[in-house]
Amino acid sequence: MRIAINGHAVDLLHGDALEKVATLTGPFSAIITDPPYSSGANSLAGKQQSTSKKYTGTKGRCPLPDFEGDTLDQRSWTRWIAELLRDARTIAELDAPLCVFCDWRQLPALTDAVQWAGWSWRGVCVWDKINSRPQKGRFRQQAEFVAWASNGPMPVDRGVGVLPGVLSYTQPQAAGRVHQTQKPLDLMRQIVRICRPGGTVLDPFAGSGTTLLAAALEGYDAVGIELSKSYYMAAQARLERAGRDTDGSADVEGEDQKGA
Amino acid sequence: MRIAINGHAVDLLHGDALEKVATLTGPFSAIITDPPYSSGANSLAGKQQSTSKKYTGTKGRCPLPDFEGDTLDQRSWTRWIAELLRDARTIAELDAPLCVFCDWRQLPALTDAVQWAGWSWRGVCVWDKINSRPQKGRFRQQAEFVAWASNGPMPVDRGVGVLPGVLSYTQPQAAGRVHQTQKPLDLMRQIVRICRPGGTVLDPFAGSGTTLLAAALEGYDAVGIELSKSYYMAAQARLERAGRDTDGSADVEGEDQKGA
DNA sequence: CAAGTATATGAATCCCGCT
DNA sequence: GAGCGGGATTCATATACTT
Repeated sequence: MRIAINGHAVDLLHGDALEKVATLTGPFSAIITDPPYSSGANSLAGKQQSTSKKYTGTKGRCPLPDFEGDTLDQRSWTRWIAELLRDARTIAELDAPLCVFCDWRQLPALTDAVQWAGWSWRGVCVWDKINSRPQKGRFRQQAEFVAWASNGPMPVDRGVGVLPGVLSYTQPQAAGRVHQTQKPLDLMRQIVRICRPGGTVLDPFAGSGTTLLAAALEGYDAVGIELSKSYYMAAQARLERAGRDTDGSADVEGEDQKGA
Repeated sequence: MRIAINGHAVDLLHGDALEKVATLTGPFSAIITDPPYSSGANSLAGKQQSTSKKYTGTKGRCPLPDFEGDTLDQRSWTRWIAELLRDARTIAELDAPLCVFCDWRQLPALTDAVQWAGWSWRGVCVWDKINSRPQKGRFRQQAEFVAWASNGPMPVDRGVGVLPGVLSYTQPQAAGRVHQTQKPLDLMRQIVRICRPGGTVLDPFAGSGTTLLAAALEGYDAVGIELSKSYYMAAQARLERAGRDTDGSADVEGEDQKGA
C-alpha cells in the first residue's frame, strides 16, 4: 500500500524479503536496512545456551555463548544475507550505495556477504548508542555498525555532501518503541542522506518503518518490505500517522512514544 | 633498557616483534598494541610505497621517518599477525586481555587472526577521531577500531571497572608528533585500564611508546618492542623525559609538542 | 591584549594521463 | 589495456599571524 509523506511516496509490502525483492524492478537509488542480526543463530544457540537468563531483559537479541561461536549458524546467516544482497543489487542503480546495520559479532560475516554479493565495500560507520549496559572489567558494547558499500564505482559528485562517520544518538525509549530494535529517527535521517537527491530508498527489513519515514522526511521516495504481520501493521499505522501530520512531522518519534 | 616512570618499570627492546616475543617469558597481564595496518592502497605497488606517501596526503615533506612492515597483502598480513598473536598468547596470563588496533579495512581479517591464535574475541571498541579528512558523497572514515579479546575465560571481577566502548579523542597535532600514526596519550590511558591492577602490559609494536607511557602513568609495568632504530630511540628519549618529570607527567604529550 | 583572518593537515580516495 | 603516479578534493580543528 502507498502512503504520501512530506510529498513523497512510501510503499510498504507484506512478505518475505527474498521473495518480494525478486518481484521488484526498481531501480533503487539506495538500499538501507537493518536485518535480523542473529535470526539464523537463534535456534541452535538458544538451545545450547544456559546462561541466557543473565542477559534477557534488555533486548530480545541473542547474547550468543561466551566462547566457541556456533559457526554453522553464522555460516547460514552469511549465505542468506549474501543472497538477499545479491538480488537487491540487480535492482539497484549503478553507483547506488548500500548500508547494512550489524553488531560487532556479525561484522566480519556481513562484510564478506556484502562483497560476495558483488558490492564494493567502502567503509564502516559507527552508531554510538551512548548508553548501554555496563559490564564490569570490560569495554561497553556501546556501538552498532553500518557496513556500507556501492554498486560499482561511486563518483564523488552525486550531489551528496560529506556525511559523518560516527553518529551518536541514544536509543528510543522502550516505552515509545514499536519494534524491539527500533533505530532513532534522527540517526536514520542522517544515514539516508547517502542516497542521491530525488532517489528511491529500499529497505527489505522495514520493521517499524523508521528508515522509510526518515527517507520521506529527507526528500526521497521509499519502498519497504516486512515479513511480520504485526510489525507490518504497526509500521503502516505509524506511516499513516506521519502522513496526516502536516507540520513536517518533526515530532513523529516523540508522538509515537506518547501514544504507546 | 629499563626506565622508571611514576614508580613503574618500563622496558623497551629493539628488534623484530616475532623474534623478541619468542625470547620473553612474561607472564604478561595484558597485550595492547597497534601493528602496521598494511592498508591504504588497493594494488601491491601501492602498498609498497613508503608510509609517508601512502598516509600523509600532503605533498610537503613528512618530517617523520617511514615505518616498516606495512607492505603486506591482506592474506599475508593476516597470517603474520596471527602468528604473532599466537606467540604472545603463550606468554600471557590466563584471563589476560588483548587489544589490537586496526582500520575498517583490516577489521575482518584481524578478528579472524585473533581467533586463529586462540584468543576469545569479545568485542570491538571504537576510537572516534572526531576530525578526519572529509570526502564528498561518503561517510567520513572517522574511526579506528580496537578488536579486543581474552586468553580464555574472563571473570567479571578482576578488579577492573567499567570501560567505555566509544572513545573520542582528536589525533595528536602534527607539530608535536614523534610517529606518523601516534595515538593520543589520553586514549591509551583509557585502554590500558583493561589490565588487572598491578599487572604488566606488553606492546610488541611500541612505535613512539605511547602505550608504554600510558601504562606506567596508570600504574602498570610495561614492556615494549620496536623494530625501527629511529623510533626505538625516539621512544626511549620520550620515556626518559617522562621518567625525569616528577610531577606525574600529566603534560607529557603537550611537553613533547612544545619541545619539538 | 582581544578578536578576527589565514594557513596547514589528516593510517583518504578519485580521476586523469602516461607508460 | 592494465597498471602506476601525480594532482585535486573535502572540512573541522589547531596554530600562526594580523589588525
